Amino acid sequence: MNVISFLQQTINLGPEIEADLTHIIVREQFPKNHILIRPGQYYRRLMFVEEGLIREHYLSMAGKDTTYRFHTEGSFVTADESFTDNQPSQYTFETLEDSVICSISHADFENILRQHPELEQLHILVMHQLIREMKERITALQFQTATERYESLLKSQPSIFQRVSLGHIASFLGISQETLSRIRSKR
Amino acid sequence: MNVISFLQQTINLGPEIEADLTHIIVREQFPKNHILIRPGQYYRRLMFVEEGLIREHYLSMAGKDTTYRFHTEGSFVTADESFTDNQPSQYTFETLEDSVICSISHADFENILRQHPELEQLHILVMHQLIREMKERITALQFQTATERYESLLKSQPSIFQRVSLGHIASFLGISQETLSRIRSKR
DNA sequence: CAGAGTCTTTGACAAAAGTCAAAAAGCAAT
DNA sequence: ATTGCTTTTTGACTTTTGTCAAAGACTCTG
Repeated sequence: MNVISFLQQTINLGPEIEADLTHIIVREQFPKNHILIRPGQYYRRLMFVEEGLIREHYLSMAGKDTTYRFHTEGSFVTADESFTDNQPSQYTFETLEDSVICSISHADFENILRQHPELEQLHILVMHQLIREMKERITALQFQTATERYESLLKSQPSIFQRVSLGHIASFLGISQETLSRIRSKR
Repeated sequence: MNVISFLQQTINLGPEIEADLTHIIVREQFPKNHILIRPGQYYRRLMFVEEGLIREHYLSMAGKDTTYRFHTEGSFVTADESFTDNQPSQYTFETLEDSVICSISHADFENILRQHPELEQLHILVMHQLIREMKERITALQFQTATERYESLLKSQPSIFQRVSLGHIASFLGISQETLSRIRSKR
């Protein structure tokens, strides 16, 4: 699924917008296990995962690697600190599979929104979607047990378990790898 | 701090915007422990806490009451499901202190954004701020211990402890009241 | 200020999750 | 198939957190 058809699903882009977008979008291939963005790096591009899977993770001072989240095909991805605040990214972004990523620069993003204000709707829609997901995630982490969170994930994104190692999934769920392994063995 | 001066801090509202806003803003007083929004209710207004404190919380199926978050003076607040998706709210909003709340309807909000597109900037800024906070919160819940989360809160919002009961703070931190009490006694 | 009600702390115990270390399983490349 | 590497599981033990119950402290009201 490419970005433009993805956007078409939501609002009908006129042919000029489509042409303008095609102009500024850069499409790149990356191999599995490629680091896209490292902590400390400035990366002011809005990405869209056309194929593959990105893991966004965080290194604690103790050196522990914690998955903040996975981004699969059809997701928009930014290094928020960089893209919105022009600060260095705190997180690492790496591909876990061969991936195709489309992206546009922050400047082009601002320009196209200025030229086609209808797109603002879409922008806001994406942010609302994000906020909704984050809110669910917060409440899950706040008052569900590890087992409940595991089962939610199994229901909402079963394919993740075929695609990602359990260590990464465990840290995403906020538990240790061993605990996840034990939860899984009990069924 | 009233809404308009609050907004002035960020961008310079022209006098017409200011007049238009003044027109549509409703200012209300609520006593302590007043329920503003109950689960199941449709509430399509954007609120701004001018004075006081709102607690947003969730009732699990087990009947457990978990604080999703606190909204203090100078915060924008909505029942997201209602305001953005026109669905019934899942959360309860209640004042924990006598509060003054300004609000505008969803329709007025849309209209004023259409009439004064400069405001869109501000709208987006508020969402970015929110997303940043939520991301921090998620990582904290994912890989910090209860004690670390307690200490962050103590650092970032020390006044909360003077204003809110420990039971509510405990559920906000994702721990039981007793655990919070024990963390506190060890220092 | 007495008494009801709420909030907070404490104790004893149970359950959940983390840690460390080692074994087992899986995978890829020779 | 064998070797080396990574991932996953298992076991033994520790730490953290939760639960239940009761006691103490605090607050508000009549």
